[in-house]
Amino acid sequence: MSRPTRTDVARYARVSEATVSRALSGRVDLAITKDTRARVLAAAEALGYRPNPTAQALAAGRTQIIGLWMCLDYSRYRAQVVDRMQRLLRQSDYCMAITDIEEEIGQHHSFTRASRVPVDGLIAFDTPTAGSIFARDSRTEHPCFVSMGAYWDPHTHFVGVDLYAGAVEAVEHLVSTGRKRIAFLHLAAQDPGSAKARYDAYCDVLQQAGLETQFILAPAISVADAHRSVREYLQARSGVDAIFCLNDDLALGAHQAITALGMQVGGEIALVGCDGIEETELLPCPITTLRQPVEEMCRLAWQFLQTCMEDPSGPLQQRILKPRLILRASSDPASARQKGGDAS
Amino acid sequence: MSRPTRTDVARYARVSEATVSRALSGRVDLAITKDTRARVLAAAEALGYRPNPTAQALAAGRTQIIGLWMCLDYSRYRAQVVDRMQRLLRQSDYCMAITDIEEEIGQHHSFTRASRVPVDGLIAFDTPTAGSIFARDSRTEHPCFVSMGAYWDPHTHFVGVDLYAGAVEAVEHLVSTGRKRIAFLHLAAQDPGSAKARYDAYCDVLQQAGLETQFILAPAISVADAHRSVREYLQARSGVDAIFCLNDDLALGAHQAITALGMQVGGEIALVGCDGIEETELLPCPITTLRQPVEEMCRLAWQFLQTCMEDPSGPLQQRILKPRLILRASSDPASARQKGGDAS
DNA sequence: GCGCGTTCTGTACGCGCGTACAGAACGCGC
DNA sequence: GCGCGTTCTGTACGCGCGTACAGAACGCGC
Repeated sequence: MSRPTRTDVARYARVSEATVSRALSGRVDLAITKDTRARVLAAAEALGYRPNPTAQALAAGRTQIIGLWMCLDYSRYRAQVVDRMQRLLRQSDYCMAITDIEEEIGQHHSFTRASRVPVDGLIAFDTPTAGSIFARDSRTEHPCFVSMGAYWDPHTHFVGVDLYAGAVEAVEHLVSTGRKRIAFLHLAAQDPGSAKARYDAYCDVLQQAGLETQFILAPAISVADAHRSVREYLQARSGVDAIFCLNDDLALGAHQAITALGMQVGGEIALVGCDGIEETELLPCPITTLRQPVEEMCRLAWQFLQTCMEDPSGPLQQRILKPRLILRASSDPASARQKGGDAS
Repeated sequence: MSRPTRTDVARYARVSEATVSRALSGRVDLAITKDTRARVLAAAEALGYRPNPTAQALAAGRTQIIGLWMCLDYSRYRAQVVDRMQRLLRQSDYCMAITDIEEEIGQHHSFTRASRVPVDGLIAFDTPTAGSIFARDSRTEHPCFVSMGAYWDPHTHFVGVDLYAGAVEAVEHLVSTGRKRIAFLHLAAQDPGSAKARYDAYCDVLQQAGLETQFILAPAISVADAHRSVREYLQARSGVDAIFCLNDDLALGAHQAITALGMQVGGEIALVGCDGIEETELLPCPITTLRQPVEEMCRLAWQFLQTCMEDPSGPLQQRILKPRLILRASSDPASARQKGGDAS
């Protein structure tokens, strides 16, 4: 009454178990007569047989599963990465298992204990602690590991984005268009890792330009939180003529707040976001943003991981990509003059 | 140079392999002297040994992994479910592997082929096709399966939400507060499954009340899309005094559009969303919404799955929960009179 | 010291597969 | 019909673990 195994199929088809494996392997280089193969396939079909992936993995020494470790939260940017990564892996006949990992690592204080899913390799995306914990545990942790996104670690394979350079370009753009009182909209708590580079860039550029810094703090990453924080800030003091936002979700909230206060985005107040999610383009006044190189980041991470799986003792692979500043009407006078201007 | 196995630990600690397994099992009911256990633990530590989860799974006949199949998209509601489910599973010493599944099923036309991750059980959340495909393949598919969310199938264990009843209550609320020209904001394409119940409820209640239906179509689920669609719709025609939204993301966009047009949410135009995401509460004018019973849905789904794993031939378990209408200032005069009124 | 129950440890096997290797079957030319 | 190369199939084992069962070691009372 239990699930049929190779033994059952072999008996039913009157062949050996090895022949069953050969017939079902899908490999064309294995010699097998048409008739035998057909008999095995018919038997498997009749019995409802499916190979046991666990046994296959143990025998073959690999699972064809790649783990994707990330935080699953409310962000279109992350959804883009999941989708892109999944397509890449499928093309190579791998399957992807996502684990919402940060809290797990915190609970278990160890890398592989955080997830029992047997993987051939791991990609961690935007996880502050995974990289350093893997580096610490690497002697006893077997799977190949590539870190991707915002949190650089010197000891792991890594595909990152130069958030600092991107942010410098974005803030310099605001300065170059004549903005003098540029506020930085970021988070009251958490996420110091990815925020740090953008924070530093903001401070450095403003100091360079002889301008004063000012900060608007949102309690969490959400359109609504950003809306409220920006509205209250702008109501309390006047003179802000630009807002640089930690990410696009916050920028959307800022856009909403500015509009609600009867001001014009790109007019009284310029606005720049980060990450390049689609929504920034669809507003009546499209928002200038730093687009993340999602496509290339995923492609490189998978390439690094494949290289590592072929030769785990190979050299350290690291690559830093640059985000691309997409000028739009929310900050760029030239874009604003064109209808719905978008320089992408 | 390869990963150490139980054999290496046994040799190092000068005990048998069975003793190694016993010492590392963590089970207190197995007899083992303190000294032996300490020697094994020391050996494992020295060699950096970790049990191979694939081999453990094959020997024990279970993986302690539960698969969560869902669409990963831009929705706080889904993130809530992931988080809640993960906590529940961890409490029972299970590990969760998420697969972004819809497209996979479409590609492979079969249930287990869609994912190689060896699971003891599967929970599908808001996946239109997973349930019916599992029902079709159930003869040959072994893992226990529970479907959860919007897409009911008569043949699988299921925890659902009565979207129709909830939506009826929401629309009747609008009618009862005197709204006469109630529009339904939904999607131009896709997602007929979850939208259908709310669409039906809207039409039925309006017909019952002798009111005319009217529809605003957003191209996709996003705040920005909803903003644009609602703005254009309201600019083109006047007289709309309420909008019932397919979900809260669309409601946020509608809120934004109404405000941008200089009208007052809860005043000229009442607004009701669906799902109960946090953002709806944080706006200057909080939005009435149908809160999904996330907590109870996850708890029941896990309970059903555990029952099924204990006895796969047990009776069909199905349960329909009701969403809860949270009255707020966007539609409810009583809430509006209280400061930031929220009946939750 | 001996007997007996209890606690501990080792031997042996099974989980379901992939695959190396050996040998059987086949085809072909003479 | 025979020899030889090629194609096909079966035997046998290993992957790394959990655990049943047997037997060894131990402790205790007499």
